[in-house]
Amino acid sequence: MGNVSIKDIAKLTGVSTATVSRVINDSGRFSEETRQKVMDTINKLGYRSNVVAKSLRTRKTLSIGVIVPDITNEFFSKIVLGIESYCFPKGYSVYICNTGENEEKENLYIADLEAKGVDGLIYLSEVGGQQYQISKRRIPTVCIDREPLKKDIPVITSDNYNGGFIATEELIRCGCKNIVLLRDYRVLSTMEQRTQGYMYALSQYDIPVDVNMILKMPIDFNSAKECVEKLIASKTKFDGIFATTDWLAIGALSALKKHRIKVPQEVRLVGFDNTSITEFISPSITTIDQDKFKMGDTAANILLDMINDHSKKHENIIIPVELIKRETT
Amino acid sequence: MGNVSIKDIAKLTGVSTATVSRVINDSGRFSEETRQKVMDTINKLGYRSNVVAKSLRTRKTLSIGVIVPDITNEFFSKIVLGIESYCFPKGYSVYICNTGENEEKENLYIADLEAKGVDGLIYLSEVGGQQYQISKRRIPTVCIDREPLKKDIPVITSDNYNGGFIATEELIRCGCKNIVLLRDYRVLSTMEQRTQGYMYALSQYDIPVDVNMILKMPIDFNSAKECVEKLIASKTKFDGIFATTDWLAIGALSALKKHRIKVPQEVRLVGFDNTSITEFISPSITTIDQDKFKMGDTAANILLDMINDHSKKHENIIIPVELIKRETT
DNA sequence: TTAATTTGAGTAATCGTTTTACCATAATAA
DNA sequence: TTATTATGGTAAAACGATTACTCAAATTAA
Repeated sequence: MGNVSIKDIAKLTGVSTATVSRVINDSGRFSEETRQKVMDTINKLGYRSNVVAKSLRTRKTLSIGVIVPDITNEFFSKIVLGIESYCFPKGYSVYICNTGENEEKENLYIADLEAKGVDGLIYLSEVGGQQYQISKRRIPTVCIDREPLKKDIPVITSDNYNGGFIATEELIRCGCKNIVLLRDYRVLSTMEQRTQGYMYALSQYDIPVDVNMILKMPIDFNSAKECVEKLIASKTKFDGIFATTDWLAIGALSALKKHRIKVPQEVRLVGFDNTSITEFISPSITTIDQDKFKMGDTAANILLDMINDHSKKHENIIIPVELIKRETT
Repeated sequence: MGNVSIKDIAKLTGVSTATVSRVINDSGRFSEETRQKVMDTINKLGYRSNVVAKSLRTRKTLSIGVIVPDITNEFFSKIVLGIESYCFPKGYSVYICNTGENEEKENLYIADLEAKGVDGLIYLSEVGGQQYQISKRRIPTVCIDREPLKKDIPVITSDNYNGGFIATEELIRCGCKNIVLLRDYRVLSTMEQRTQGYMYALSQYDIPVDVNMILKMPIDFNSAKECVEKLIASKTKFDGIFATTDWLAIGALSALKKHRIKVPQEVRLVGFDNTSITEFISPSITTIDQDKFKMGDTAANILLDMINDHSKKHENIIIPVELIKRETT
């Protein structure tokens, strides 16, 4: 039976519930003597605080919600692990919500989490609904990796700009002169920044930017493969590929292999994310590592700060990236 | 302001809170007329039920906890996705807890979840602590993929036995006569069953079981690689490998490649799990697909059943597996 | 010694629901 | 007509904590 309440403790100890509560929370005043007595009965009865009742009174649930497109995606799951690892020791539990990029579902999730009284929210999704929902009740919120429309929400991102730069620079240093950029066709802040970094690197090394070398596509294996095959078929000259996502890189690699183009001898390749598969595929792929765990960890850190001090203003944070050199360069 | 309560609705409508509650929950008696009036004010005031208060009264939180070793592992994340997808439409939210296989941490999680009043628990972990903790308060519990000591807890597993069988059979059909088994050195029910399936297949095709062909090791890439390299060095004759885990298969493949042993011409290889990497690695790996999503989905289904009818007894469930034929056979 | 302050603890309201017990009134049955 | 039974609704007691007020006793200050 887990049904012993503060009342039972009070009665058995011979004090009021108020006193028991004070002892438990170490707030207010009580003597060391009563403290002992109360603690004794608590242990004797195996009392455990009822968090639900406490939440009702204090309006804090010690839980947060994480809105994520798909936990199955390694990038997201690592971020979630970072979040969860930070929250647990502080007593916060995390609800996981997979939206599948579905805006309607996302709104339902938000409503649900609000009703359940979460103390905070972390978004790993760009889906539009958030703006409306966020503003409804002012639950502390942090975004990861994506630009929210509401500018007063802190955002944690990787240093995508620098990532784009060092990826491109790596190719240039390996001697590449004609570098193709593979990117998402959509206008996403992360993509834009990686692209900007690419262009800046080219300019730094006096390589002219050729817009025909910037290939936009849906962000999956097959699209990348097809695009690169078309590129090969078109006889366009290129000796380097910067894929703004590892999956684009893997698709590209597949196309190159199929056409017996040697990597890295004829064409060099750099990806982005350091997805674990890039290490085991052959040839292993040079890529830009994003510190996903730290992104989650940092977001959680900031969120809990906001929860415990609503007035606090937080700035956006940019997490450094790192080049992981492997066989494709 | 999200602070409009049932009382406000009652006052404005000119009825009692009891009536409002009945209308909301569609329980007890009330006239269609009052129903309308109540609903109108609910909409007007944008009332949203306070789940915490409700939970306090009803002793149901509409949330469950999932204890998982590491959400970063694709196998687990897919199961979790299955669980979550099933729960959400039914109004249940899921807490995610990464134990990192740490028993102490696991116990802390359980205590935390109990205190927060979760209605149910799903275990994807075999760590020992669970037995003690589970028995403390009788929270409905389901295990996935692992054998709990308490026999009254329903377990969802893949058909590991059959998986081991068809994997081995595939190798035999491809002409293999000397089939190595790579497995975890620990005694885990899943491993045992896959091994049993392997042995049964051999016996069915009149191939003697050679215990020297059963290699036990820690279950990671490098261990597998080393073991297979040793095997090669020992000049042992073998023409097939059944790796009871995809990561073991990938490690084995790496060793084979290193020693320029042609796959599948000289040695054929089958893995287990259908981890996504097996599809993109070269040569792509034949493997046994476990329907992870369904495992999670099924577990959640059973758990919610148990929650809504504590008396209900549930049997263990075995999810079918499937051979995914690829380039290594 | 007396006044002021500190200390320890109790009382009771409150958080937002659900639910039980009860009470009118209206409809039906006898 | 009177007794019985539905019907629609109310009031109040939970659920298990927290906390603003009290207040007496003990301590300290004057």
